[in-house]
Amino acid sequence: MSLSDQDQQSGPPRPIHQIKAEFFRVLGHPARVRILELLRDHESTVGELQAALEIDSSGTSQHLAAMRRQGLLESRRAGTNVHYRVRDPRIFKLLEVALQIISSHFAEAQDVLLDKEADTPAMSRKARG
Amino acid sequence: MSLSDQDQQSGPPRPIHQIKAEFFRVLGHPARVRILELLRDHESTVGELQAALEIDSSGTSQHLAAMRRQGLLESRRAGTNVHYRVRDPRIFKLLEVALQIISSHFAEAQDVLLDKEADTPAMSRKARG
DNA sequence: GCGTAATCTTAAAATCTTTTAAGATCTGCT
DNA sequence: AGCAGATCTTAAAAGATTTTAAGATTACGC
Repeated sequence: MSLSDQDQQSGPPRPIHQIKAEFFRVLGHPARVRILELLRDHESTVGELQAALEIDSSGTSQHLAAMRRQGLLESRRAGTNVHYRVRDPRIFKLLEVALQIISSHFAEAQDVLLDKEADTPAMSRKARG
Repeated sequence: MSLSDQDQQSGPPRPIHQIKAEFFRVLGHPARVRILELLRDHESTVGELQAALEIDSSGTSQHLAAMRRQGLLESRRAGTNVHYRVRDPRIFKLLEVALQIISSHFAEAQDVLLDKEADTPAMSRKARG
């Protein structure tokens, strides 16, 4: 290993947008979002996650590995089990903001659908201030 | 095409984790992250984005369409150009939190590389040379 | 050491996304 | 109407990710 690389492993210097994209991409799978939520307030073993997700050992391991590579998770071995936990709780803030954005988009979409029928000229379902 | 731009088709009820995953997945491409940042404080036309990104018309349109489908962007036509803008500024908060997480992960990784003995987490990055 | 449970790795097949290239549309102009 | 510029759509090829299935490791108790 070389001395002063700024990356984890010496590789081609990736542009910042690609690093961000890779970060988001690792969140782009339902099982992985689910794993993060299962790890919200305590660590869990692979077996526990596997049971909750209802996917097999291989799949679970691969999702966990992807998130560990990305720096989202870390693991600790205790006997024959491995416990995973999230590394940075700010990831939950991220999930929360995402949910807010998604929810309000849903709400707006619903307004559009409901407005088609409403005929009171000034307001629809959601009274504005 | 039918009525207006994007409606929520009544399809199979997708589980929430999948909706979240799809949301993150649309952020999982460098060009799309880049587009969002280009749209941070003003809208832009497709042509402007295309020039900044150095990708062709087709690619640009497709990325824009993906983000519009996801509800991230909206568009307005002015003559022969189409202007895009972000729909919900909270998306920038998301990008910001992501960057914080990524940065501190980088900082930690560097700590591990640079020092094994000193462990003041706040000052380690440029403390020794 | 051997057997067993837990986790990880690998490789091929299946699936999904991105790129590339060509053409279609839509708008304003003359 | 016909033309030109801007944007959008589509389809096929290339590339990446996910799933599936099988085998490899690792740690523990006997």
